[in-house]
Amino acid sequence: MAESMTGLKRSHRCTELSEVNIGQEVTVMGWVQKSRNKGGIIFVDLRDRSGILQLIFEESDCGKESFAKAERLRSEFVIAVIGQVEARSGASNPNLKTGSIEVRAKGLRILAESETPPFPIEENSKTKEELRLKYRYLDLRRPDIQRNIMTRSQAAILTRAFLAEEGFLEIETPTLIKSTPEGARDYLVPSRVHPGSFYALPQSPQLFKQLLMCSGYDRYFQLARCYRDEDLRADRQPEFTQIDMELSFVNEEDVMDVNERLIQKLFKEICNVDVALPLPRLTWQEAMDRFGSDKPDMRFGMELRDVSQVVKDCEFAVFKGALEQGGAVRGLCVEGQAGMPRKKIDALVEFAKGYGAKGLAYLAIQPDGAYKSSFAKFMTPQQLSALVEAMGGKPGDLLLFAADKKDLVYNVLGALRLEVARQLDLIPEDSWKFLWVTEFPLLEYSEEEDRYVAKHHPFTMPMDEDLPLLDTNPGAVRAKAYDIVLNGTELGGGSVRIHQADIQSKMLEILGFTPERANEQFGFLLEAFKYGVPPHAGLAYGLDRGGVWMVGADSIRDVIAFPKVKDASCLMSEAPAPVDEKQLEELGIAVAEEEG
RNA sequence: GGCCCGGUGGCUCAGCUGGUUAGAGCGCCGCCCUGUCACGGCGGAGGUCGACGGUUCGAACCCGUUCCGGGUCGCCA
Repeated sequence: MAESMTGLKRSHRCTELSEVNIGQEVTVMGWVQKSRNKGGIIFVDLRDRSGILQLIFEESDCGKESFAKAERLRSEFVIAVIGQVEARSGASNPNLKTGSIEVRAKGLRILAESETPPFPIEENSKTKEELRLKYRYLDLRRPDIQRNIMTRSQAAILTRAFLAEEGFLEIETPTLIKSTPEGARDYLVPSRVHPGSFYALPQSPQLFKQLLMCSGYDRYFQLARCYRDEDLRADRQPEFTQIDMELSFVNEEDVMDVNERLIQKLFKEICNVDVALPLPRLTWQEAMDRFGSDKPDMRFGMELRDVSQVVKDCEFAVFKGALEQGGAVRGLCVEGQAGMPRKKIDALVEFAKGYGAKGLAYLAIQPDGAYKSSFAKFMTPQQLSALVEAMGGKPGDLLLFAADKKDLVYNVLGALRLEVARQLDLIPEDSWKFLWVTEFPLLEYSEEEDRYVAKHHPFTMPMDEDLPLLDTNPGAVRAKAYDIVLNGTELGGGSVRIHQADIQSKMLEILGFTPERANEQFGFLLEAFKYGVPPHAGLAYGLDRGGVWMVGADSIRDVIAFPKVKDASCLMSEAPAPVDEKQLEELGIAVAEEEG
């Protein structure tokens, strides 16, 4: 039978008590982690979000009634105890923060009973994700998840304090907005008042924050929930939180400056990691050339080398063919792995194929200097040694090569570099390699749509020196865009925005917008820009992704209180779910019969 | 949409090449125990092996389909 807490007031959380409090009468409340009944004496581990406190029940202290109640306590019962803090007369427990004290109960109330939970509420759960998510409210009681959620809260609070100090205003933007077909799929929300019309949930507050700049709120930020209807990953949820900001009268240097100081503060205060400023920078081109990735993991070396020039005259059809079609040949030098078994190499080839490679060429430099290679017979000894030299290969090393279209080669070797490093355990655990990647391409050619699409978004400013190329070679134009990267994860990204009407029109034209369509989709923004738009720039972080690094989690689900599973459903609430006919009718929506 | 991994008492797992009645640890229930903290002792309950179909004298195990979860490619301006 549940009792009320009338007349009781919690005086401390469990681990707020220490030897300082010995002798005091306190009132503690929480969940029963564990009860150890020794017969005439009962020990109870009481848990709350702060940790564990041992309670001790003896009939001579707490009376017959409370002792009888204490005998009934089971895991996850919610109790309130009035008692006295005392030093332990038995052995202390060094594993507990409160291990040298205990509370001798004078009175006990059972505030709520509990069924036996479906899985143990304990740290380092081995329970299947599926079950944890179905009972997420229980999973959230586990100490490690509670720490994650509390750390995330700390990050949010610190961010607000820092940005407020820097003169930013926190302003909310709508989450029922107009759909824009560019970019990720939108989640749509039907309008009852306008049958056949839909709102979209924002993929980001992009247009609204730019309008706030037009309106003169020269530094804005928001912890903004964003929505993308795309397939999930270990680091991707359909709804996620951005630390979103925009600044007026600034250039990219200003944005990077305030943000690297924010990063420095967060990682110092939360993880006690010292981030040296300024953060290193790589241009996008250099990042791709050296690491095959626009979010390079710089905790280890094994950089890519371009050997296109070295092999251009060889007779190896794979290399030759790739180069003749304007592609590239690049390689990785895996130190000390010349003896890698054929089976393992084959597995790497399969891995590369997963990224679209047709294969991998390899060359092992035996300890005696001899070559063992899949393609040696197509090359002269001079060509081979030139290749080995270009790769920086030493006896004992394994060289891996990909030859294909340039983008594909980057992609394959970028992924392969990470995979090999993981397999060989080359990635140091306690390393924090932040960097900015700058000078992204403005545009990207979409084969599927047969046109240029914006790599960042259509409002990104081209680099000044590349402006003339907009007419002649749009694909070569670089943008005033920057991403912030940590250990191979894109934490955030942003850009200087276009605030000149002529450049914006040109951009929209290149992206294939007719003036009518541009007007239909972003008319309000273009219109606003006619009335005095300040130069502005911004950036947005994935708070969830940053949180993963701060708490050392494996998955983004471990830093989100109520995450969704791979098919974007919620195992606990069972969203999404069908709705009744009446709701559909009101919205003017007919649902197609399922096929089959 | 493709590929890979997994699903066996409440939890975590074992279960060989298909062969009697499917096991273990933890948890749970009962009794005992006044210094435990991975408490201990004694006793006990609990499983349509994700589902459906097939092969077989015989299926947790083999085959097919399907459901659920995870990872990943595509996708994510």
